[in-house]
Amino acid sequence: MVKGITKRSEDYSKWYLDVIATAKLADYAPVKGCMVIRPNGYAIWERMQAELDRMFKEAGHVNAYFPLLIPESFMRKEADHVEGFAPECATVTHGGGKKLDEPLVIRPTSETVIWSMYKDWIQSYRDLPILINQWANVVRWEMRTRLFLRTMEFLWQEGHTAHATPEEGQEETLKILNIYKTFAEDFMAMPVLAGVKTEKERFAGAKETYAIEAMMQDKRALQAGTSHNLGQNFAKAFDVKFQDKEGNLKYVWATSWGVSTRLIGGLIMTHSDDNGLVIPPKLAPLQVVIIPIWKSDDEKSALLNKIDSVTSDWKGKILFKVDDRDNYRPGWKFNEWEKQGIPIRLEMGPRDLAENSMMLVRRDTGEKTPMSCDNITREIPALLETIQKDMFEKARDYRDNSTYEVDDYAELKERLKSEGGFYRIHWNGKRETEDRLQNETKATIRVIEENAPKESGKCILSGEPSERRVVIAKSY
RNA sequence: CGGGGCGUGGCGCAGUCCGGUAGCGCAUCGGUUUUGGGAACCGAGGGCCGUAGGUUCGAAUCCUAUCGCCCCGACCA
Repeated sequence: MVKGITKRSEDYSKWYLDVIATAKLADYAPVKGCMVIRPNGYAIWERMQAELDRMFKEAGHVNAYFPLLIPESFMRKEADHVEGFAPECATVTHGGGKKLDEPLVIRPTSETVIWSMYKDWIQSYRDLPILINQWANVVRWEMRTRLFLRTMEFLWQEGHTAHATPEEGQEETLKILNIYKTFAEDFMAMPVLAGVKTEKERFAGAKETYAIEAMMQDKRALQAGTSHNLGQNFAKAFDVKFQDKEGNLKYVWATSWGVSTRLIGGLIMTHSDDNGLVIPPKLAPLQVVIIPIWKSDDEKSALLNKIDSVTSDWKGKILFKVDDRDNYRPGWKFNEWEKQGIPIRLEMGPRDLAENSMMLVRRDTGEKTPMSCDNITREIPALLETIQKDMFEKARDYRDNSTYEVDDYAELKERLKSEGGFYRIHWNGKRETEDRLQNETKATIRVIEENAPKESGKCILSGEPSERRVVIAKSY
């Protein structure tokens, strides 16, 4: 029925790209690894930004903007940071036709510029905490790219906070992790596992990295957001000290955290189907599309009049659009909006008009039900809630049904290969074991869940004792 | 960086083996009839065949070089 979209079962990767193309979310740019975010894709990002920005502000954060170009020497100030990012930095060596005295790095992340400024802004405990977020683009010279999931340039938000105590830093790190989890689950309808990363997976320069991990429909994991407790690493690298109440000079405690346009990739791979994009109502740039179906001009004006009166008080409550274009036929329009993932479609033709009803079609289930025009204004908001909830539950059930506990290494290897999914296993906590796991299975430790119950067991590789299970999976 | 594939109207492709001056589908433009799941018919516009050399009377096609892109792996949000 749907032309131009490869089935998920045939080629998942192709399907993903087809969904993006048919929904007009993004296009390849002239430069390899870069993408153009088209209006349909950007509209989703704007919805995400709006909600996240609100949540950050409610938690006391403010927005600022720091520059794109960073002196190369700044990147070298924190040892782990430079080691982690140097290989993927793009560097500006010339300006105005002249070679620069010092090359400028195009930010891959902004810790270093921001901390160079925090040094000037922080003197006293009274200056703390600093809770700043910025919406920005960053560039990382990736070897291999995929639309939304990994592009050379991407859009994100990066929060950078400074605190007087390690406790406050830790509290902030977890507060943000929780905001990310709430956003992913309540708005994206994308269930996530939240917890701490292993040392191997930790952000370059962080003391501890926390993350949310989601399962895509091919049962691979997607790291959807990270929140880092930076300890005093950056404060020491940039010499940022403050005087406490007792007059002692101390280094400040820091966090940084971010989510990116990768979330759009996660949204697509969590909910979309073989007919194209499916967007959860809370992030849909358009929640309801109304398609009048007419033959004569008289019918058209009668329908539009009725639709006007039905939707008269929708503005500000429901994001809707009446598709009354006369150069496209109804069937074409149905298909067009379906591919774009609009949650609800209302069809109204002369027959419906005579019965004072509309045909309502859910994008997520494809279910069609006639609905009286008298009830529709009341029913739609409730239905949008229902769709949002159903989408989350469907995704959660899918993940839970593909999450297993395994204690036998041979079985684990076999199942990772044949069926994929998330596996909760015992691990001895050692880096070398983790490396071996990755080499032999291609899977990585995604997260050590904060609320994982204590359970004594044996490491699945080494047989050494373990106190709790960790989640492993193949990832994007 | 390894493996695979591909560069031909806006998009998707055929033509390449076996050289003879470019074609199909979709899209676009005009017209008529249509309109409850991607409309039909008639007509029209649009391409130095990725680039640069070479062979030849003649190259999309053969040879050489080169550039680029996509997909799969290793690294990463």
